[in-house]
Amino acid sequence: MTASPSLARGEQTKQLIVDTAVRLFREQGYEKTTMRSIAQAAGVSVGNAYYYFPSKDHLVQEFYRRIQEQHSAGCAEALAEPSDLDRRLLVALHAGLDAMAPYHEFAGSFFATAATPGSPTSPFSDESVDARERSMAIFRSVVDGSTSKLDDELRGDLPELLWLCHMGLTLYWVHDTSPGQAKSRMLVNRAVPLVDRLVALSRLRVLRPLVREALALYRALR
Amino acid sequence: MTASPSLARGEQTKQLIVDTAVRLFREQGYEKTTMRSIAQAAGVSVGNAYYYFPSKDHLVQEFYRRIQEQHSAGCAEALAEPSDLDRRLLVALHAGLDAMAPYHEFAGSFFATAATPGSPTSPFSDESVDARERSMAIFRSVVDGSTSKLDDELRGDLPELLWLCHMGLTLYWVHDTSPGQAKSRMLVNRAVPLVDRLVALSRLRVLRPLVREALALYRALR
DNA sequence: GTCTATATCTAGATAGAC
DNA sequence: GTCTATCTAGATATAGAC
Repeated sequence: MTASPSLARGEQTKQLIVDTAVRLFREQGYEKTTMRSIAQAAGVSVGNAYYYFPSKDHLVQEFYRRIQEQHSAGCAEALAEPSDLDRRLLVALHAGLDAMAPYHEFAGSFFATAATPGSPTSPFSDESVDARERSMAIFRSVVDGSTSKLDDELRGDLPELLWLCHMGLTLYWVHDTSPGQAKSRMLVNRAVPLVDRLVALSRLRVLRPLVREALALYRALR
Repeated sequence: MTASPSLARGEQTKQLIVDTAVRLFREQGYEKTTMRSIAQAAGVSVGNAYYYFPSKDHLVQEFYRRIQEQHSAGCAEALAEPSDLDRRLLVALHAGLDAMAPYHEFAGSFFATAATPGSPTSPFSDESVDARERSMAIFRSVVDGSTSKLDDELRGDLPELLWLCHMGLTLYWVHDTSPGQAKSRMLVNRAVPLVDRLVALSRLRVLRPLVREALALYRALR
């Protein structure tokens, strides 16, 4: 039990490998970044890289974690003060796009493995439970700090539903080839008011049973 | 220009490779079925297989095409006669699940490449334009043969929107680990009435502007 | 426990000979 | 059109140094 101020040697190496991998992913994309090149650029052996990371996929997870951190940091300030639901959602979703933007060119190849059900990089996998929790926390904050009137039944599930919207947006963004992903931005700008109005309308008598059934179904399926 | 009754020799080889590949995909899944094993089982060389199919992905596309045919055939009869929209949609979506059911075990790995934006197996790629058209035709038939009252503006886009629902269902199904994919069936059974009611309600005065804006947004984004 | 080096395997993909 | 040989890259195994 040494109270050393710096990280343990193993942890340092691990960090070095991750940093190198993330840098190369960013510079060259997923496929072009081989385990050999990561090891070489980090000045370690291939075996050592595999000693710390069971597969290339596991390195990608670290990549996601950092984007996730960017996302949280990018909207923390704007979400600190209470505001309208639509304002907050707009901020959270745009911050998400901002965090991913530098990687759009390569996002496709990352996404492929992430979308695979069994993959450790899937946002629904056990391995990504931490990243998922942190990501959902953003949308919990979106709802909790909202000054808008909300249906009590909806309120409990809303953070998770908005997180799913964020996942859906990501899915669209990955396939969005418009310059600067302008279409994704437009989707956010125009869909958020729609969601806001829908949430407001959900309290109407005609829509109430429909909303209740939809929520019940959602709970049964997740 | 020979008017030979049988296929040209090249076409025969191509068929042989496809048939073998599809059979092995079905028996062993995507990853376990290597180009080598396909070639060996078909009695040709690896190089020959690559002569006809530029990549393994292109062989997968043929696999999809056959599932798609199953889907169309599986609901053609039930859709021949006019009926209610919800009845038709239910039939079409369950037929889709039926067609995919035998492959659920392996669906994940297929799905990974299909979800990749650049991939030729993506349902949105140029290469799959044929399969996509055939698949959408099912939902066009769902709408066209419907006896339910439909908003005129919605009617034009509805087939495409329902096809997107089918894609969404597929996405859920791939990740559905419940026994016999019971949850996906439940999703269909309970979501279809919801969709039906939503379509009916879309003609209400309070919802009209919302529906119009949603449709306009959809058209701007596709 | 941390790390290297090397050899080897597997599988997608390609080149060039025939 | 077809084959064999070869390349690349992810992944594993092993043996050993510290």
